[in-house]
Amino acid sequence: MVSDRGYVEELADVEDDFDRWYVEVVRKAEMADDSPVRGTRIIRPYGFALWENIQRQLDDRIKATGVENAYFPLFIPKSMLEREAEHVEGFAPEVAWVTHGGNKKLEEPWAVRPTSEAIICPIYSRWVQSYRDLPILINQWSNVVRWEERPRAFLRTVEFLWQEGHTAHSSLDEAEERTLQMLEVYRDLCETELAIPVVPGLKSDSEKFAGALRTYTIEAMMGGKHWALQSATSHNLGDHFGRVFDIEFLDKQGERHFAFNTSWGLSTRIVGAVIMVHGDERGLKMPPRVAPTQAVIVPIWRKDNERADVEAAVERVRSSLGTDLRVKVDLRDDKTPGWKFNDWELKGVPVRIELGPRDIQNEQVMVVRRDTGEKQAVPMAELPGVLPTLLDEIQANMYESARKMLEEKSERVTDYARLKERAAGNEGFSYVYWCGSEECEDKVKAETHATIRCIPLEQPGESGPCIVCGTTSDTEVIFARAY
RNA sequence: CGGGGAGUGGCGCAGUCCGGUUAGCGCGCCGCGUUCGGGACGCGGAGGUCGGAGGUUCGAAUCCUCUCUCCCCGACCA
Repeated sequence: MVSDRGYVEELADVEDDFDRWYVEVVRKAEMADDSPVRGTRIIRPYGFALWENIQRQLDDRIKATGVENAYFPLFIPKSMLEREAEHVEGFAPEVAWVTHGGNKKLEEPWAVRPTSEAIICPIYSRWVQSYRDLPILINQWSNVVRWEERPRAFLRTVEFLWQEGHTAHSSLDEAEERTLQMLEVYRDLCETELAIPVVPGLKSDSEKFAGALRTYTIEAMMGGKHWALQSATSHNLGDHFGRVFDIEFLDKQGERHFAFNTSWGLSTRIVGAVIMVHGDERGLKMPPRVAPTQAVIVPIWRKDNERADVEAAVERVRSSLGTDLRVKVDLRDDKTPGWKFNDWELKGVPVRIELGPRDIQNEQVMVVRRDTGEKQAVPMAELPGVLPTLLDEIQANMYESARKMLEEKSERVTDYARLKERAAGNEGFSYVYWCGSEECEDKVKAETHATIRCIPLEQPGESGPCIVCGTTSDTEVIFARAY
């Protein structure tokens, strides 16, 4: 029912109980549903439509850098997965195994891919003999399985969807360049399309990808508890995988070298980020550029004779908007307008267009923004011009709000007690100097549950005492709790 | 994997301690009518065997044993 607030009451309070709010909004907005299989979730059409829009934007950007799509198998023979020692060790606890085919026990078990380096690299080995065969630039859209405890829709599920790019290069410098290039692609995607500001940075050794030389990440700040979410990663694998999977080539001088690899991925987890960064007490708030529905038209009428006029006007308005915008008309006659308003707000549709008898009289529509709640009358004839601009404004405003949150909930901390206080109080990102030792990193983690999210690429260019041991360091890191 | 909580129509819950009529309630759903500018209302109706298995008993949602699942808090993670 509706309370004094004037909107859905059945949603947990976004400030008081953010985790519960998340679970509820995911379900009520029909983003995802529970599944009968432990740890997995069903992505419903509305949630999948968002993913598809993100996918399209990212796919275009990836291809624009010269990468092609391909597809490698879901299964990896045990011996292959085990070739790279650090890699296996890192993933061992979360690998699902196929031990039987039909009624027959397999001679060698197959791993269900937790990521595909171990199946892709051996193939690259076959394709590469000469420096002329490099670079190899391939991406695949796939599902992977990681046997996680504690599933949360989109954020952490046993099976999830993602893209994983895998490249091979003739030099470490070129691999590093590609690693950073893809990190930039992710940053641009998040900030431009999803209105999510991120902090690009390097992972500490303890947080990096199993088997990587270096892992870069973009970290975003979620709403509610201001925890961090690792939103995409890009790894420079050095020649570790080239060596163990024997990706060898002859250079111009006829000398033998191992190839240098990169891999980089962004998953359906990002959908969780969109939900948590932008959502509010009324529900979701979709960034216009990727919103499954950018505007919804709600007809309003009382009597049947009004209905015919209104629905005709609605159709005129809808067709005047063309096909470039994703516009939906809500013709349901078993729901009242008020019910629909709440429903579309819960689903986060950026713009609502109300059209009733009074509007027809005035040759106008009422236009309501989801981000600010602002309502204005717009002459019907002007709507096709106004709407795209309005969507751009909403996109910009949503980015700006998220940026403000990131700024306001980030603090440079020099006092260890303050760091603890901030972690305990869900106060966001703490920027601190760190000496680089794992002991100091672990101590903070053990005492505050905050981890090093990244070493931001943008450094202050000064030095200061390590937050734990006091050793002078010029490395600043972000400590925060993370999903 | 450790600690805590919970499984009862689609959803949210009551009933369980102290076994005993046809297992209730709100929302939702179906039909009809009145409604419709911020989650409308009336009347009529459908739908559960109480997570699962076993046991105790004349009788089990309720007691006992085993088991599965989900949620929250910790250890590990895109």
